[in-house]
Amino acid sequence: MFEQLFKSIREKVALTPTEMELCKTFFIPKKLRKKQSLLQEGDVCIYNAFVEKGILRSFSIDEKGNEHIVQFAIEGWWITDLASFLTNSNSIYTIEALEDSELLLLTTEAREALMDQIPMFERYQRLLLQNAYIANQARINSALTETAEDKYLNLGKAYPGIVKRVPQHMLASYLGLTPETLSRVRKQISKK
Amino acid sequence: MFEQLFKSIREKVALTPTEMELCKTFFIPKKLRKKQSLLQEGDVCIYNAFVEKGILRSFSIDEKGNEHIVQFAIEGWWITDLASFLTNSNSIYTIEALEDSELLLLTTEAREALMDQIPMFERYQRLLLQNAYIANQARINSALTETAEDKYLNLGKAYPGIVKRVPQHMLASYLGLTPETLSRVRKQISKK
DNA sequence: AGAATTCCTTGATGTAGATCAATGGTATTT
DNA sequence: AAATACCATTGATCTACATCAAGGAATTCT
Repeated sequence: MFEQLFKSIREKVALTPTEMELCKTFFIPKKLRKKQSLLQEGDVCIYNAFVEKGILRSFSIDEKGNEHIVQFAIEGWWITDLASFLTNSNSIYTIEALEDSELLLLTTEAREALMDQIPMFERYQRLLLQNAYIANQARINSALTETAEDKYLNLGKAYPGIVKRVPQHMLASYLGLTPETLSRVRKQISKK
Repeated sequence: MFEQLFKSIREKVALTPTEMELCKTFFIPKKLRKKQSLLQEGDVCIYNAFVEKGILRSFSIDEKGNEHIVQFAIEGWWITDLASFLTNSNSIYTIEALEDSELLLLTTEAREALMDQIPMFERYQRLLLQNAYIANQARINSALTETAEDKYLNLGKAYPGIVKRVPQHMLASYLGLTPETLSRVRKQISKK
């Protein structure tokens, strides 16, 4: 149940066995079937979710009803709407399982308590945020500078695990393209 | 010299007077004239910079020679290329002053030492990263969902201080638009 | 196994925003 | 105060990608 989580923590910081046991008590295990959601647009996001197994996406919906994927999360990743989670504001995102998934959930209070009681957990969270910040920065630069083809190719290089597991039209949505455009882009690439 | 920095810290965490004195010793003050740069594309970003006074931008340059602004930073903000700073890799960004500016610089070592010696400084850094993460997430969603007009209007709402101080073609660059398009967008808006 | 979704592809056409080019204005520099 | 960058605007044209529409394959449901 906690394999992926402790693997993730161990990669960044060292916890004592006692701390690890304490840590466990703060998480709420939760299973989600495919297409079930952890957060509905309009609700407050009360959980920070760690993915033990499966894959999730968060997305917003524009006026025309089109979905725009803001994030994917596979095993070993965290997902939440941080803005809503931290300020108790209503979220504009929906978070949904793309496969049957197993999560470990942290409420705001549990997260704060964990960081107060285990300083190394706060460091772990900071290191996660640093990585997320870098990834988002790269994505912004990609959106500003790259063509559709480059975006797709670079996505494959950066996240092959996601490209393999997710339907193509969702990759298109993540990249800010229509499914038709991505289909044509792939055709172009295969010609080379 | 440290007014803005301690204001920023005080907004997030409480430091003792001793800690504040200790803190000061880790920073390197640096003045930059307009158009001077803190980081050149291709170099390693060895500083995390806090802006006491002035305004900076970080940008990348594409194959066609066009600049794409990834971040602005005014008084009270931090700026660096975190990926390069943390991994000592060569940066693809340039960081440059848009006005005469006064900075407080932290090397990687100084930053780590500060976080080790003052746990509340690590918390401060985490809280900064949380805010930056939320801001980047919002920007990604904006790039995926909004029209040119909405992007400009929302930029004005979110960062009026920046819109007032920065030449229009740089706002266009930040939004992923050409200067011509932004000019036309503004004309459209003014008609209403 | 058949029905119903879901997904990908291809073609025809439309459009938001880019590109190219020229002009006048406003700071900065000397 | 002239010279020189820098900057915003406008017009004409172009293009990458979107939209609309339809068909076929694959997956999931009953």
